[in-house]
Amino acid sequence: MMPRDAAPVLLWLRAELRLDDNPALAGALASGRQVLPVFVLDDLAPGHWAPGGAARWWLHHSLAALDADLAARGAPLVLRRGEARREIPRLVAETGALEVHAGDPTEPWARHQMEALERDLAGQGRRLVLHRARALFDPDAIRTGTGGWFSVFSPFARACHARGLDGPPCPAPAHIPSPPPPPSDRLADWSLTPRAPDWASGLAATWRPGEAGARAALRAFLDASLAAYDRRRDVPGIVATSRLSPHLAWGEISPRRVWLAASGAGQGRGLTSFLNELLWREFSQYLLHHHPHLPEAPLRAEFARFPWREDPAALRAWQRGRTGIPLVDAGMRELWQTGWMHNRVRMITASYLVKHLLISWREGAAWFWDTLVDADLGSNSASWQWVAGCGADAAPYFRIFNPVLQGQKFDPDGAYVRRFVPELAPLPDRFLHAPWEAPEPVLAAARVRLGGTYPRPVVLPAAGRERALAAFHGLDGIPA
DNA sequence: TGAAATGTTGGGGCG
DNA sequence: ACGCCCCAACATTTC
Repeated sequence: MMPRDAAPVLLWLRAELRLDDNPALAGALASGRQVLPVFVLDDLAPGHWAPGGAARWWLHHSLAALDADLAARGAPLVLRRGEARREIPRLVAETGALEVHAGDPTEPWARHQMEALERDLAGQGRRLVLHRARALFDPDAIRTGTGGWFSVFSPFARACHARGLDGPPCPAPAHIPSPPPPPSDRLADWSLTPRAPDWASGLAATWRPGEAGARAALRAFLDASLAAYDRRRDVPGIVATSRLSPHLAWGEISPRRVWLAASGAGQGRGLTSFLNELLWREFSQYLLHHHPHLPEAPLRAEFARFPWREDPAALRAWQRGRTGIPLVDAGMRELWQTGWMHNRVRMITASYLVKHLLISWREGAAWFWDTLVDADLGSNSASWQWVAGCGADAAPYFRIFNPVLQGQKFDPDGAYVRRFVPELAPLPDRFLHAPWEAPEPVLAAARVRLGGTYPRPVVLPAAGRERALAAFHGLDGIPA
């Protein structure tokens, strides 16, 4: 064991894979000791939400980028795999570290893990120091006038604006003094990227994981899209959203940095609208913080007895983009191919699963969890509950998206559907979003055979709407 | 961050 | 010239 005055501190990086504006890193450096950055892949124990397939692909590349960024500042990145509650104390013992600095956990399972670890470390005379690194605001500090928790977005957002950001960002250090590292796993041995089959080529063509990629995405968004964000963000066929969600989910960029950069670059409706989206992300984290069962149980208790349908064939058709509804299929295929889906289309595909197919939002959440590169437990859970109508500030049961009308409204030239459902591309705009309404000669001219080259609708929009209204009727407003 | 049904109004075709 | 009807356009209500 090394002498106490030379002992280092651990920087335990979890979902804040960045050096810029990282309060955990700043806290570790402020100790005045050498800093050893570590990452623990804790995906072996059952019982928590381990990263899904797409997220693991992202994690691999983000860790590779982080390793290079740390090396440029003279620091290693130590990789370990196993239960964090065992691996962190083990690393503490190996290095003689006095303190462990980490970002504060938002997931309920991670909070329990942290509390146990804090006790364990305290038993060894070591300190666990948590820093808020993922949220803009302390969730315990945003309260209603009567001291309660917000359950409606608008007043929550007002309270956030009123509070304001707390302090300037902390820039990345030029140098990170670090001790000789203990043994590390090799990233390649974790097999986070797919081999056979390699389904990740579409992801690699779409994304640049890592802190530099996050900064580039932010810059590109501010330059090209912020000014007209409020008008263009709902059009899935163009690149008009920030596409920062996976970078934010892994903490490759801090929400504070995004907030400040946008505020400095924009104004008016475009800016207001974008900051609101950041606050929706904040609201989701806030809800998860105050409602730990959000991923499993409906916030509105009466929904616990809703008779969701079991329909494996329909679920699979939805997952694979074979529902026969062009806009729904385009969205689900974008997700499958790129690990991401445009936000408006997320609402439409989710609404189709929950309302038209009457399949539980938890099935949808599980699929998104496995296929999204930006999978985040708070956002995923809160958003699915919102669509299903059982969440906070939720869409009422009778608010049912018509995927044909949504297509005509937000994808009028069919650019989005044609990109992801190419077998329908030759159809004229008029029938692109509802091919079952096209006359036979029009289908023939476009070489579309319904039930052949493209499926007939699993459930037609009008019929699904009627069925959903009947199913949800009486549940609304009636306490369990 | 909805859609559909229903109600209202006003212009224009037409007997 | 007038009343009637149709219907588009918009507003309101309902689910």
